[in-house]
Amino acid sequence: MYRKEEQPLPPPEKFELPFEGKLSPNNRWVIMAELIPWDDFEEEYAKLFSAEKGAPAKLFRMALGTLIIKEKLRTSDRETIEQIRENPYLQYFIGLNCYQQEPPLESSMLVHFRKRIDGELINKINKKIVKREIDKSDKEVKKKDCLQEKREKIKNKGKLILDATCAPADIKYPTDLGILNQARIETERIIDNLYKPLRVKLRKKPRTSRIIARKEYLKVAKKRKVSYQERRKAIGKQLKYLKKNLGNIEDLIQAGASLENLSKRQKNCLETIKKVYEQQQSMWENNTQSVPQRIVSLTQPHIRPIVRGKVGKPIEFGAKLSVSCVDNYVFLDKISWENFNESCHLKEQVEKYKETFGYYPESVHVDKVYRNIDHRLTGKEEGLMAYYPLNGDASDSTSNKNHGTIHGGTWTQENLEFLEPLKGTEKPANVDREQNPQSVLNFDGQDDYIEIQEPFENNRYFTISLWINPAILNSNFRGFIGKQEEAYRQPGMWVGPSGNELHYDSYDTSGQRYFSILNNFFESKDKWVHIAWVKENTEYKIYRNGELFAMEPAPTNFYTTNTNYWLGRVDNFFQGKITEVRIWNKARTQDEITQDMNHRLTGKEEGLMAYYPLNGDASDSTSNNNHGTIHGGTWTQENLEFLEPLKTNI
DNA sequence: CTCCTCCCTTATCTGAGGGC
DNA sequence: GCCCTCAGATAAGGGAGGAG
Repeated sequence: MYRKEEQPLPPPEKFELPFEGKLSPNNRWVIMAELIPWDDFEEEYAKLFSAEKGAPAKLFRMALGTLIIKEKLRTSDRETIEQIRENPYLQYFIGLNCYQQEPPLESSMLVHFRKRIDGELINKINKKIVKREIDKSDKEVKKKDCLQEKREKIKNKGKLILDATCAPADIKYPTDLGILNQARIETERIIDNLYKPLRVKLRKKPRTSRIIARKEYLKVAKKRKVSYQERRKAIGKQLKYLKKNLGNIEDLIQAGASLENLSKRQKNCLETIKKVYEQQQSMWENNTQSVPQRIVSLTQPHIRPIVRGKVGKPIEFGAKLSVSCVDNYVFLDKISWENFNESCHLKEQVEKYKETFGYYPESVHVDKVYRNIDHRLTGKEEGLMAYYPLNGDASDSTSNKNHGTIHGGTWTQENLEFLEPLKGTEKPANVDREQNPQSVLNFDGQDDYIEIQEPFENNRYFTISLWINPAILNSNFRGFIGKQEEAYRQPGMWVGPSGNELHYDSYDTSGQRYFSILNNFFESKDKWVHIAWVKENTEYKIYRNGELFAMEPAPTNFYTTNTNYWLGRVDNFFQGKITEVRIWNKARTQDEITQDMNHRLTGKEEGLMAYYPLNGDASDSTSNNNHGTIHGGTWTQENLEFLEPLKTNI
């Protein structure tokens, strides 16, 4: 139950103190209490509680106030309560109307407050506070001169600073070997617990070899310098013990052991350990260092390694957050345990700025990463990276001078439309996409296709990527790349017959089939989507618009012939548009894919075996000259928003 | 039946001690 | 001098049970 205070809170001067005296209205807590819109969010908070039953909940002002005090004083939960007990100003801040000796709440309540008042609500409150202050200052301006008139003139105002950082979690630096060892120890404890009630029935306890396993772990963990092979061997051994233990746990459950004998923590831990085993096993088998959603802490499995370009500390563990700063007000835009790509948020943040303030910022200040395509190619500048005057007037050099002197670094001026394809420090070629449509080939779904020579260089690795725009979904399988004529299919992809699916298929050299149907891959018909299919050892990765969509098992060697290969057709025909078909002889990383998906290539990139821009013809732009033969199909002129035209000066 | 308080458990860090 | 283990300290979370 949530019971609202009947009486409105008296002003600070009326706060009852044990001795003579008043609270000062100039005290920082009194001032801060005035800034916070307590009442505006009380209703939202009250909704969390049942209407009638139960003891009345602590008031919203007390909950939020206590959390603010804790963060402001940087104290522990318990110390915060002590502080509140001793300080009448703090008691006023959390909404009491007279001083009391007893603590008004118990420290473990902060645990509940944190759950009730989440980041989203804090963000809302923050925005409200800023809006209030801005409205206040706007009113003052209005008194001086007519604001209405001024507002209309203002198109760009203020400075928007965007950056991302990491809030490190309190965990010890994780190593693969350490995690596996910890997981092994935990499984041993679980086995002990599960075995206990079955002692009479089973007689024999499953063997865990824990002493030997520990010795083997210590042998490597204690060493100062460990060679790659040694570590790999040690990890392999721990994996074996862990596998055995997990098997034993399954057997115990089969024999009648109940998971009820485990604590909630242990149950969760067991699930985590199973995942850890899978991840580590696949990394060990494939000799790779990375795996999606990699677990680095058994007790806090949501923590991910956050890779940041910091010297000396390239990887941090904790939540990643992106922050924007406007006129000294700071907003938390996104916080996530997963490693997101902040560069995607630039345009979004600029639009949000306009929503909040009614105009675009005069300047946007961001890191190098936000220029998500070409920073690798130039990368000469240090410090501040980009300047976008968003009024479309790129030739205005006065503001350039102003800001340039303040911040140093190199300023470039860009049009908002070119946020993505920004080119180093040089001015972007003045290309207006509206006026420069590009040719795109349309396939009719009946008999149109392109034939090329089989493009794979080896039968172990590939990256196939292309942009497609299906004209029809959920009717039949419609293959758009691949080949089916010999004994088995060569690697191929289809639009599926239902559920907006993407279907891929491949075989290994002995005829074992490796395929999958990925549901809800396509958002809708007539919409461009970028697909990248990567084969890395025994793993397929499918990326949609640069984001990892699925990981599936792949054959060691895939079946391919030395004959030919098709675009727009497999065993049936594709209806829609295709452009930018690329086939590489290696497994490209996600970074490489996202960096190159939005612009044309030169054809000289390393590992590029065949490249069909399909911009007017089916020629192969690589030196392999594997030119395609077009069977049917019509060319249309399109404004491809996702694809920056090739610039001749590169 | 719900919410709070009290007490306990769990997770992590720190520094002493000691082996290599 | 490095890096382990161990014990102790600190902090937050969990859960039983009582109050409303």
